[in-house]
Amino acid sequence: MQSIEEKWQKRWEETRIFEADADPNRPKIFVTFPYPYVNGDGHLGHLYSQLHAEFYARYKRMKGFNVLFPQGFHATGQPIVAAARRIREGDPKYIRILKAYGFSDEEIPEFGDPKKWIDTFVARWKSALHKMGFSIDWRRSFHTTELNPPYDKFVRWQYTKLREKGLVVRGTHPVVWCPVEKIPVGDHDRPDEYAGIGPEEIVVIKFRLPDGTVVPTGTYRPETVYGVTNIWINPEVEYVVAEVDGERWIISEWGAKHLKEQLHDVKIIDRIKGAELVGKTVKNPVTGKEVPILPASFVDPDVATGIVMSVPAHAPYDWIALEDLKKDEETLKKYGIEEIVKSIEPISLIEVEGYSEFPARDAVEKYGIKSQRDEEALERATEEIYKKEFYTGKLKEIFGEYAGRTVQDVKDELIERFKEMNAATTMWITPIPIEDRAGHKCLVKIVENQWFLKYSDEKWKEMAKETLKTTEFDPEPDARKAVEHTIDWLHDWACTRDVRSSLGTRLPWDDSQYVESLSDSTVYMAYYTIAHFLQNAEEYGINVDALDEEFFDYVFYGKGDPAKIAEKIGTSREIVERMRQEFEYWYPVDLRSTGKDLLQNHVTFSIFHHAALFPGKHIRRWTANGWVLLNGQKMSKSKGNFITIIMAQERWGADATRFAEAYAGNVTLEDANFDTSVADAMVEELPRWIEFIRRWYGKGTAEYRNIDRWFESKVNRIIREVDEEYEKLNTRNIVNLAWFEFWRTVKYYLRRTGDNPNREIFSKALENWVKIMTPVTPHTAEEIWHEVFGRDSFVSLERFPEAEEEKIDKRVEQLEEFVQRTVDDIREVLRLAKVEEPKRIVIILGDDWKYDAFKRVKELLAEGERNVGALMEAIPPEYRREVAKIITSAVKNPKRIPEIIGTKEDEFSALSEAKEFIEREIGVPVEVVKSYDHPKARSALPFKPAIVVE
RNA sequence: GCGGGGGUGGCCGAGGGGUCAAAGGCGUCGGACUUAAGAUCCGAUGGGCGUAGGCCCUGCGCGGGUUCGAACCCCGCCCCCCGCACCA
Repeated sequence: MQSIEEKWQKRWEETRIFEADADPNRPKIFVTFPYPYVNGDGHLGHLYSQLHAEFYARYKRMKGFNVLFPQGFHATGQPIVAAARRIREGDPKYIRILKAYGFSDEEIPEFGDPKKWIDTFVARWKSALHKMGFSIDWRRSFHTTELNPPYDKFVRWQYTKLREKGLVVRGTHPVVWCPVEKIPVGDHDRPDEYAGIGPEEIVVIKFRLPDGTVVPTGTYRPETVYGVTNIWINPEVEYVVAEVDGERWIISEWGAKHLKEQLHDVKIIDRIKGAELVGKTVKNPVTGKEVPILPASFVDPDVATGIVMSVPAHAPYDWIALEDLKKDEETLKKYGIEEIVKSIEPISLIEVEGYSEFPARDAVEKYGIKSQRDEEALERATEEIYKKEFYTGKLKEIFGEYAGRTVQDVKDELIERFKEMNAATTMWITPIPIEDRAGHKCLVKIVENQWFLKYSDEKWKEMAKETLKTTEFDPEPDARKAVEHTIDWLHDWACTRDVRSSLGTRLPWDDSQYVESLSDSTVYMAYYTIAHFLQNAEEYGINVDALDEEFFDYVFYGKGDPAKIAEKIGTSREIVERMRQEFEYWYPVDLRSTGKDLLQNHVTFSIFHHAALFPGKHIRRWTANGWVLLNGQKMSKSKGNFITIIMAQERWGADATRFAEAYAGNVTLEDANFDTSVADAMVEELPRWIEFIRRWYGKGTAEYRNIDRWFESKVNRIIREVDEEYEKLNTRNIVNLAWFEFWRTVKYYLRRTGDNPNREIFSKALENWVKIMTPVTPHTAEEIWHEVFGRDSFVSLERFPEAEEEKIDKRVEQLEEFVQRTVDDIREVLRLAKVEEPKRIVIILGDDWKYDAFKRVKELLAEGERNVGALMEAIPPEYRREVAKIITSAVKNPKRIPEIIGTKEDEFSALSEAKEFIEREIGVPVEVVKSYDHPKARSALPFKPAIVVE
């Protein structure tokens, strides 16, 4: 099979049948899949979404459309740069990854260069997709970042335009920062255990010593300032005395450094040991209450200000620290604080269902916490209390005007108010101390040369929403709801990154910043329309350096003089005009297939950017899908159940893999399931399919029978339905119909005709069968098309069959169902009748009056009649008793009566024609009669003949 | 907590008021074919009853409700997955 696949891939490539150019005389379809990030191979999950685009492209091509399906690759961002650096540093983990890909020891050092990653994995992706039989126009392929100058120019143009429209604005932004290297520290620049930890904003409450010196305490829970009984300081730590924005503060040294990086004016003037402050009193700036400073070992000088406030009623840490201290006579004596400590009473602030007035105590007991060193349990307890109190707790009277509300509700208001009172400020920290990979301690810096996409802009939001009205989503409405919600909720997005830690396109007006990776991927589908010219610039004499705003303005907006532009960039006016035509013709995208995870970011961004840059040309249809499970399990490298596209191709070949992916699910946001047993089975089934068709193509009789009409009806029905499913991209339904249902129909037809199909009808059906399977299994289809049918054309370019509506005949199908049902009934009767050796079976049709009577009953039921008496009117009086039961049950469930009541004649001829078939099936001679002298004969009904075994 | 999706038979999955003991696939069992195995074809596959094609019970996460009738509609609850951002 693999060699057959290779053969067709080569033929498609040589004949360039998937290369598409603008052709104003033909309707077009433009299909895309998000460009994948090239730091590794694609897997079954990528392939699943990608195949939606591929199936659609192939289907539409067979529907007569001029179809463009291009594919680019994404290299913007940090992971590749970070991986390259790790290879340079000899990181064994990264070397292992590359070894697992099969790269040699000699080649691995080359991966120290990010470009090597890009080149290698772009090539691997392309090869994988090629081997999967994708109908991609590879001339238009490209990768991102300034390593690809023409694309780089395109992104710069895009940002120039956005800035002109006021949609890119300057702002500040907190980042995790290495103060030694003076560089932001992203996930990829840290040891793995620190990945995913970002800056968090905390509130600093400004307690004050009698002389006004600020003793700042950091907290996530500023609302609990009402319940502070004391503040904690670490007696062993040396703090600094600093002038902060004109006030005198005592703070940990690390805290002071943070503030300095966060746009505060900080001057260190002195140092002071924590112990010196123990026993002193500070004033709560919110309540005005005086509280003592007490010693606690759990206070970490590297977190926030290095001083915390104590709310024992609601914070497990504080509760246990106070307990510890009360028992610690030595310390109490040392600082002379026995009296103070023993008099401390927790203050209850928040009422929480299921907890006492001191939830912290409850949690400490529940988790069995013995001392402030039980850190793990304390963390869990804290989290539990925090969540409960935050979402469900009610503030008590002590909160005055805020009483009765929830923390969630009032938190922001409180913070604002505390700030206005100069009782608090805010500060950014990392929740735990972080180091970069060089071992430098990181802090949070607020960077000022940061640029934002102004997604908060109301007008922009409106424009984005407006385009939704003419955008389709699959699945509807789930995907649409997700996007709508995101548009409402999205605020400004930091869209640039420091060039020292990333890869991308530089902002046209700020060389130090790259456009961030999600932000350079919003309208690039437009680039595909001209990519074959720009990516092969020499061929067209295009000088890439000269591609400027004017050029792109012409291509995308039709502004300017093509002749002048042509001269400037070194090519002909014709080429420049052709680029404009390509864009005009292809844009917008008709279908974009994506993963559900991108709905809340990439998809929404793209909608925003299209609204701003290409008004009226937004993407017409988005289709989103869930993850792909592997045999019901999440795929993961560590579990060892991870299948890349390349691995799948090697194991099953393209068509079997494509089939199993199609079978994995329909269009929904639920997870799909790739079943390896389906792929395994298809490896056997596809060659068998070829042989089956070879055996039957052109065989059969010229006779035209009722059963041939049935077959035509079924086949055309399948074609009609599969056509709809292709349009909807319900791939599982496609395969269910075009494969399983078709097989069943074909097999039954052969059995029914005693292996004597109608030649013309059957052969035509086989051709159509191959066609409707072509998008899913194109290689096998081409093979049959050429080698079995002897055609010269590509089936990939053949017209998708049109269902012949006039041949779809429900009545004919129902009569065949009648035959099947009769066979089933005979089987059942034979099983139960216990006749030793049945000699013959007599099938007796119902009396004539029953057909008319049932028809009348059916009509009345359809009109809504539910009165048994009224229905009985339709039955001749002498028979009423006989059918009373069935009428009663029909009233309860009208569908008990067959959908169509045919004529006795139809039923008679259907059974008569099927006589031989029935005999073959049950192995007993059969007689079909219109009436018979036997007690059973009376039980015959329309659609249900009486059966007598003799 | 918020937003989105979901919980159906041994497994994967359709179905979104009556034709539903629930399509289709996989698996399992029985039969045909075969020297045999495999493949293929046919049949069965919740439980019980039935010398007549049928009947009864249980059943679509849990508990209520609406309805002549609920897997499907409504209310409450439990559980699972994804996102909650500057990361691709």
